[in-house]
Amino acid sequence: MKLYNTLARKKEEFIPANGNNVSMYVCGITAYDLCHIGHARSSVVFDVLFRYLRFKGYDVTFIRNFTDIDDKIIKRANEVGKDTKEIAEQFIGEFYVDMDKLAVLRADVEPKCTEHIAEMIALTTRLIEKGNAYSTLSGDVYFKVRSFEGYGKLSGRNIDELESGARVRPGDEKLDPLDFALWKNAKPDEPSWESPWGMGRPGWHLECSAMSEKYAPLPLDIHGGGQDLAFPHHENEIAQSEADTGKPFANYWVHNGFVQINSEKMSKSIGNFFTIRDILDKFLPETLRYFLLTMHYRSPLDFSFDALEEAEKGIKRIYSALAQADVELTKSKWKKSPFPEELITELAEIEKHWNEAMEDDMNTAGALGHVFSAIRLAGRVSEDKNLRKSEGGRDLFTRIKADMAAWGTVLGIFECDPVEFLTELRDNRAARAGIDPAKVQGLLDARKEARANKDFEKSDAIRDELAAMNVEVKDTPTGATWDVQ
RNA sequence: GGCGACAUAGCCAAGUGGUAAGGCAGAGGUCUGCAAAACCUCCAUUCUCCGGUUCAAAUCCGGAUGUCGCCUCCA
Repeated sequence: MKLYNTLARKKEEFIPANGNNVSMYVCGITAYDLCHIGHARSSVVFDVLFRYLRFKGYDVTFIRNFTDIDDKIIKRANEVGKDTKEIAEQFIGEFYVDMDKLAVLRADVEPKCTEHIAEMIALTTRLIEKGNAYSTLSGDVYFKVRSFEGYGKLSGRNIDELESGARVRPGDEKLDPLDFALWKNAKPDEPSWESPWGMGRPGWHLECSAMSEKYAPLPLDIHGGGQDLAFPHHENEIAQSEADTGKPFANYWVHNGFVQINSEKMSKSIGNFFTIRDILDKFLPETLRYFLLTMHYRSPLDFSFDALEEAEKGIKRIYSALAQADVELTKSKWKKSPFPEELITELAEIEKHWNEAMEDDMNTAGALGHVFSAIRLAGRVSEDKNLRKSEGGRDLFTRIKADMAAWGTVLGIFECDPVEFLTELRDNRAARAGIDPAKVQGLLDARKEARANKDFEKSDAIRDELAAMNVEVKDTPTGATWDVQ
């Protein structure tokens, strides 16, 4: 497949360094608060990449870390009077609650920063020995940015330009304003660990280098994260790891685009952010996941509840088609009537296009477009009285269902029973619209009786009453069903 | 100020050299007691604008305009 490599600034053919084995490291969350939609996007994007690589037959080692010690966690812990470990554990738990709902798979290795202090100290020691880092009198250790030749290659930054913009804080003991902390000496009331430089704690960038080296042979095949991590976080990781090992750190750098609100970056400092919980109070998790996949992973994605409702219509239509295919397939007798070859060809084309879209830098938006082509094809066959009863029709429905199952496994959607999903979706929408399902059912029963008596005037009056409640009635051969308008 | 991304129909959105996927909304039709769903048909001679390269450009190059991001914690 092709992947856009931030390092090369273009799409490149993805070739793993070790044959069938693929290593993938993605920067996970800092556990100090509930996850927002941006976390959802990043998690879902790399989950699909993980799933797709496995689908293609690679033996993937997926590493996603948790940052469980950091300024923000300390701040939060102080605010609520807990220790940092409690805070981190609490929000790692909340992360799993959200991610399980969104069908984000667990990574193979989910290392925590505080469980790798020894590795980080060892790495820092090596960097000092190699002349890439230095300790200060107060017990900080800094990475000497100018000692690493490739600094800036990932984010396209020039070291001298960075220098001119770098801020110098009072009291800094850095030899150069660009230098960044590997180890911070302990301040009072902060968690700290023993080190050759005294009590202290690791700098943020260090954990990813130390844990990557521990859990995968370098170079990593894929290193991912949100776009904003490219600089300085990933740039610093490269400096640390490459200075240490002399090997390239990662071959393919994959960065997902941001979630925006009204075309503006969603961020805590602006205050325009939604947590995953905010969304799941109103919408099904699969609606959110589907929505996130309707845009290419590198594009900015503008979030709104209106856009989510539109996505909901899309996923509803797909599940409706799956339900219809199930209905068709309940038949026990199939006719040996002729079946047009071009419909088979059309499905084969759709399968090919789906594949091409995913191969081309994981284009889930394009792939979903082809999903609709497949369900429209199924719809056309089920509409034709002869075709839907033929063995050819049966085979086509069966094949489309198999395709949808395979695609669904990769995308992490369409995996529910269609009828159950549609019922769940309807109840979800009803709850959002403030509709009482019991009341609807009562009116539906009354309408059924009126219809049995051929009292269509009353029947239609009830339909109007339901319509006024934003409920639409559908008459089917097996009775009336309802949905939210 | 430095670096970078993006600009496609009413809206959302694929598409990196070969003549504009898909979804939503809208119009007409089939079906239906009436509806709904589903299906069929229609809905961008054109991709922000101006130049250039090419037999051929939404796609490549230059410029303009606009929007956004990174350069500080951030997915």
